Amino acid sequence: MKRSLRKKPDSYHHGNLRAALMEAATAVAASHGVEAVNLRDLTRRMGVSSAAPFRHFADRNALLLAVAEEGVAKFQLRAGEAASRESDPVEQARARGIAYVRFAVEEPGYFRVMHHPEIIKQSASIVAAGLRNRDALDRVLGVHQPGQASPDLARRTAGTLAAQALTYGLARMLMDGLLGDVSAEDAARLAHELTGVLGEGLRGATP
Amino acid sequence: MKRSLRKKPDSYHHGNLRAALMEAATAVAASHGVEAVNLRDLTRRMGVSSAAPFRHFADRNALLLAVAEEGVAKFQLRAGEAASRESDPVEQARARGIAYVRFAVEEPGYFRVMHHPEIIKQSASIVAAGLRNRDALDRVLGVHQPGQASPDLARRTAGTLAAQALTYGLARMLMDGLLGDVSAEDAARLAHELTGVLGEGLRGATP
DNA sequence: TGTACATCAGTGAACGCGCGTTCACTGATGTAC
DNA sequence: TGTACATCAGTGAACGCGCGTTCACTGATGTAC
Repeated sequence: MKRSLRKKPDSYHHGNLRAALMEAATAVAASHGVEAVNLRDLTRRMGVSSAAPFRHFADRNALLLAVAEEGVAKFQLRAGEAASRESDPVEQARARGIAYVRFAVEEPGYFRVMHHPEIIKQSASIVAAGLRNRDALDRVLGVHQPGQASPDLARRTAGTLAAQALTYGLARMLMDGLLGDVSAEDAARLAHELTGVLGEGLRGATP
Repeated sequence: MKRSLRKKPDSYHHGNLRAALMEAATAVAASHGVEAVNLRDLTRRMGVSSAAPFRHFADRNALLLAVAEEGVAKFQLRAGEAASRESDPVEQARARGIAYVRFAVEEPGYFRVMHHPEIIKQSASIVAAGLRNRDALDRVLGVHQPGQASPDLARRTAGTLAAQALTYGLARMLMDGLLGDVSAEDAARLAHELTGVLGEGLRGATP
């Protein structure tokens, strides 16, 4: 499936440099953060000259943007699949939340890049994806105010916000290692369990 | 109260450089992240030569470490005060959570620096403070396993974890601007409300 | 099937930049008498 | 109260480093005939 990132030493062309750069950038972001992604380091890893990336990306920023958009697409796919396995709308929303936590654990590189403020700022499509996700939650648990950039807090229910904060917080805690090493399966179980705790409260809190 | 960061142009000594550097570093971390804190930039802002910081800190890292430890101390103080205004242990824990969210909004610079993995790694006292906070929560809502570095997840209750994730998530969402501009008061109200949603569920979930 | 040529994806040397840090120095301040 | 001196907290010039990026180049590949 995944071929070597490093180019064959006897060949002139790498053959796969664009994808290899994105993959390596994702790996660095996963282990050392987005700021630590640097082109010279990546090219060194793959045995290619430091000018090579510029055949594929206008600059460092364009590389990160491509990673972010790929990550968003991957997540949307997985979240959609997870939701489609449920019929009850609340369970669908929950499944999306669990998929989110799972994605953070399985793909911390994508997660970090696609949540980076500087990168988000540059991509209307990423911002839009975030709003769509929020709206999906609001539609189920609270008042629906489609696609407002600066959400009117007063119009969102405590339940919606609590669900979002819980999921986001769990994802970040896992990613930042605050809970030690946790497998993707355990993370998903955890997300299921914690959203369950919330569920008890939601029944009382939602209108 | 807070005197100018910039040195008086006619004087040789700044008089307050150590504190001014820490304050400026905190401000940069708040607006552009920890990685964006750079000594030359700080010295430029305060009209001082780029070698000056080394009279007060061994290196850049030591400056950030000092900021982190000051931040932790400030937070502990505020959390303690907030808790001491409540008598019920659960409400004390809740007050600490609200203080945490409030601190993230009021002092995002401190918050960012003291949560930075590279910095935490270097300070036993920061790690210890984190464990104490976690234990304080566990003691109230779940099983108490004092001071384990890698917490045995199975021994923590879903309620404890949900509370921690919710608080952490809300703090980060506010800090990252995911909820727009929110005042410290609104943030505290929000934290109160959301932990309330959780409270309903906790009653069912705690043993 | 073989050759000519355009295009593509690399090379390697060089650039300017901003950074953290060091160094020998000097002006300002505090203390002893 | 005034002077001598140690110490403190700055200066400014310089360093090496690693980075992103550019440039003229060249080897490899694909296509037309």
